[in-house]
Amino acid sequence: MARKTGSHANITGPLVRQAAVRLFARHGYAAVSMRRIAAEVGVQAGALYLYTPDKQTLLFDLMRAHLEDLLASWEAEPKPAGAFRRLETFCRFHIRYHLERPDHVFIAYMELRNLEPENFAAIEALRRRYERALEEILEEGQKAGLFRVPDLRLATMAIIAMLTGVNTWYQEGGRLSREAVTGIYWDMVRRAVAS
Amino acid sequence: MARKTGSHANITGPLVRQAAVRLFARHGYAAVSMRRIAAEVGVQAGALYLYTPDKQTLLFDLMRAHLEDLLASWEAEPKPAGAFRRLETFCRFHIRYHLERPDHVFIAYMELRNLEPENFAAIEALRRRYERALEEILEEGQKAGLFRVPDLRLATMAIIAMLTGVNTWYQEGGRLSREAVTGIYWDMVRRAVAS
DNA sequence: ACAATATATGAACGCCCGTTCAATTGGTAG
DNA sequence: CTACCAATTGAACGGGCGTTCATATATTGT
Repeated sequence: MARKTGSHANITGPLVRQAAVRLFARHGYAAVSMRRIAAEVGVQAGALYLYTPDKQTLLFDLMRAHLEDLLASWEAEPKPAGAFRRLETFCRFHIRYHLERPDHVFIAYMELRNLEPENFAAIEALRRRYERALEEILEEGQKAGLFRVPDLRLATMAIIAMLTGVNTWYQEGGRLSREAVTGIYWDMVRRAVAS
Repeated sequence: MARKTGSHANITGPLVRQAAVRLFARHGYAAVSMRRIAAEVGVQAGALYLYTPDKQTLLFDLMRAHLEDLLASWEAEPKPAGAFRRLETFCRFHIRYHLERPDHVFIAYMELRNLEPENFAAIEALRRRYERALEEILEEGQKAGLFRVPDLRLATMAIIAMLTGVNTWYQEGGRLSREAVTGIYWDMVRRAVAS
């Protein structure tokens, strides 16, 4: 059969991306075959090439879409005045956004080494833009005398690593709610940078 | 030829592990073939099976050896009195130890999903023992009234994620020396937990 | 010198890989 | 009703995979 539904819109493309995200996150890019992605979607392997030119581009497009969505979501976030409130907004946004997309986050961090050089460079550029957003908040707080940060770049990397780390252990229905975890992490970040 | 040197000791085993560590870290377990490891060592693929029963066990043994060495090294570290000095010792040890073995660290974090369930459980148990070492320091400082940590487990995970994060960006000969980086990170950790 | 043993080869096994493409299917437009 | 076109199949391509094993060679112990 050429179509799975009688409806007008073809939905195979999105299904392919969904399946690829789930499988890449679970087993790794190199360990997942095009045939397995196709099986998950319910088509033959050849059909995937209607939606991506090759496997590498499929991975790259997933990572780029994730990071572009991350940047757009951050830019859409309301920005309160004052470095403390801005930093709090960033911390809460970062944890919330990342906990909502654990598979995408996992791929974006783990599959960098499977990107061809030019794709890698493009992804790294997007990541740097996001890091820069945090760095600017720290810089603002530093200049206002609210923060005492010995090195802007290091503090940026330290905070992002700490916040992203939640993804490695957080489990839905665990001891603490997302809200509780977020509050505790924000408290640690605040004390680490406050002057 | 059956041996590469006329010497008494056979060194192929260690060479296999070295090559596997480098290649697994660079390209990922699933993307590296036994033939490629063998080529790196300078033998045929079949010879690898004199040193490991299979590829999965090779990965597991590398990860277990890394974590056992990490634990042994930490236990061998001199332990000063007082929670602050102990925490400082841990932070400095962690960054130093991890920066010295970037490939092993990378594998131990990235290849967990390629372990069979029982191997995964064994590695996780070792990692928990290491995390527990930090947690005990935080608990001691908490009880002594030196630290104010809202949640011991979260603070443990946050600090380890932050410290390990150095491995993702640190480059030898970069803007800051290891010593400078370590000092700055210790300062952030200290302020995050001090009461 | 010789047997025993450790080390390594190289071919072979069955299997899965990413990708291509002629042929087919089924919905849509005129 | 028919012509068209997007979507999909299924087979095929060359190649690499992990692992095994009979065979060969180099070193060791006597």
